[in-house]
Amino acid sequence: MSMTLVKEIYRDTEKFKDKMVSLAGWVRTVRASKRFGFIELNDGSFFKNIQIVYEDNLDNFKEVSKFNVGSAIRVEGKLVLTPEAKQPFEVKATKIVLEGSSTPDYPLQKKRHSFEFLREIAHLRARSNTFSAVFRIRSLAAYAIHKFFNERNFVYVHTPIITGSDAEGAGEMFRVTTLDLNNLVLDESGKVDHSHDFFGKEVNLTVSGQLEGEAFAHAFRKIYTFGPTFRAENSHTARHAAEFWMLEPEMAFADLEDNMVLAEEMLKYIISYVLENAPEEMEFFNNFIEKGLLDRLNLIVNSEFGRITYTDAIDILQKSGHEFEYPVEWGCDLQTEHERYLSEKVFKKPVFVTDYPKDIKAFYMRLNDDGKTVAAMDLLVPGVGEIIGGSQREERLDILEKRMDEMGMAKEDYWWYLELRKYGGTKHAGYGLGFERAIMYMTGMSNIRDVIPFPRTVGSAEF
RNA sequence: UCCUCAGUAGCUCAACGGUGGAGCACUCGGCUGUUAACCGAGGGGUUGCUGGUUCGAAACCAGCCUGGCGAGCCA
Repeated sequence: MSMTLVKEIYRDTEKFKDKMVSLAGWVRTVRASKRFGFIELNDGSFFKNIQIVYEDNLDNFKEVSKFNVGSAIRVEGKLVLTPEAKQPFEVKATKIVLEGSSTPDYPLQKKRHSFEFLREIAHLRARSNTFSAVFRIRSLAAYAIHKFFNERNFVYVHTPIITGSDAEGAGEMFRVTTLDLNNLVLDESGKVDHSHDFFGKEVNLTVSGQLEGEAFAHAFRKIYTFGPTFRAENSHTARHAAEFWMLEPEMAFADLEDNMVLAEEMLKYIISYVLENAPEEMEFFNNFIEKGLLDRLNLIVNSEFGRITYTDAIDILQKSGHEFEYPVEWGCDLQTEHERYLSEKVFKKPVFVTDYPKDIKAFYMRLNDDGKTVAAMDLLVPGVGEIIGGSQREERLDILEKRMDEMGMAKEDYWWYLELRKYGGTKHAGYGLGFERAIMYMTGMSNIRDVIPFPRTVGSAEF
C-alpha cells in the first residue's frame, strides 16, 4: 500500500472514507486504557494531527501503549468518519510498527512550553504546534515571493555572499579570511597584510546584494535577490539577528512611486497567499499568538497603505502633544518610538515615510530637487516597525560622485558601481524587505529568533 | 553597549531571613471512547557561579555567567 499524507485526508476526506490507509509519523501523545487506546499522530504534512485508535487485537498492543512521546511509527488501518466526536475522523489501526523509538526524557511535553525554552531545543521545536506553523508559513511566504516576482517578469539574481565591496556602510560586517589568526603577518604600519589572504584582499559576508542587484537591473530591467544577509551588530532586540534573509528587488526605468506601488502590491500578495494556503496555521496564530491577527491582515489586504513625507511626519509628531523620550526635530532620524507612534497611533496601518533628509540616509539615494532630501522610503508597520527600506537610486554620475566625496568614500572601490551610470544608466529604484520581519508581521510572533529555524544572534550560534 | 527584570525538580512556577513545595512530565498500578484523558501510588533538588553579611541565606549585599523586555544600530 502506498503511503497516504494526513494533509490529503483532511483536504479530500471523502476519497479516503472507509478505505485502508498507510501512515507514518511521530507520536504526539498516547492515551491508553486496558483494552484500547488513542494515539495523536503528526505526520509532518499537515498542521493538524490525526487520531489513531488501536485495540488489544494488535499483537503488540502492550508495547504500543508504552510508546514514548516523540516516537516515529507506521500505521495501517481504516479511515472512519466520527462526525459526533471532537475530531472529524480517525484511523482504526490494524497494524502499528515502531520505526524509531523515543525515550521518557523527550523534552517536548504535552503542554505549553515557553519560547525561551524551545529555543534551547531548536532541533526539536519544529515538532511543536507553534513552530510547525511558523516554519510552514515561512516556506509558503518564500514561495509566494518567487511567484509574485516571476509573474511580473523579474529575474532572480544570486548576488554574492562573500563580498569585497564595503557595501554602503549598512552595518558591521563579518570578516572572511583563511589567514591563521593565531599568527597574523603585519605590514610596516602594523596592519594585517591581506595580500596573502585567500582573495588577496579584505572580504566580508554580504550586508546587502543591492549594489550587484543594480548591475543586473541594468541588464534584465527588473530583478530581485533573495538570500541570507549578515550583520555583525551587537544588537540585543527581538527584531535583530546576525544572519537573516533579505529580499531586494531593483527596477530600471522606475522611480520612487513605482517602488512604493511594487512594495505594497507585493506585501498584499504574500499575505493573501499565506491566508489562502495555510488557513489552519493562520487560525492557530489568530487564536493563540495574537488575537485579532486575521482581522488585521484582512484589513491590510483591502486597504491602501498610508503615505507621508518625512517633513510632514515631523510636523505631525511635533504637534501631537505626545511626550517623546527623544525630541523630534527636522533632520533627526526617526526613533523607534516615533515610528511606532506614526504607524500605530496616527495611521493604524502600514505607512510609507518618504523623502528623508540626505544626511541621515545612504549615499546612493537620489537627491531631490530641494537639495536637502533624498527619494527614500521606509515602510513602517504596527508592531514590528521598519519592514522595508528603499529608495530611488542616484543615477546622475556627477551628483553621485559629489555625494561620495562629501561622505569621504573611496570612489575607486566603487568603480564598477559608478560605471553603471556611465554606460546606459537609467532612472532606477529598489528596496529591501526584511524577510523575518515580514514573517513576524504575518504570524504575530514577536521575536525574530522564533521565525528563524536555527537563529544566530550575538553570543549564540548553537545548532 | 546602555537600562531593566529574572535564574529553585525535566518543564511552568510558589516558598515572611528559620525543616525547599505544587501542577504538568516521568515510573508503577487501575480504567471499554479518550481529546493537554482520568483516578491512585512512587521517584526526582549542591536553589546559576564565586565571595560576603548573619546564630542561620533560595531570599540580603558585591562581582561574574546565562536568559528575557526596552533603547541604540538596522532589515
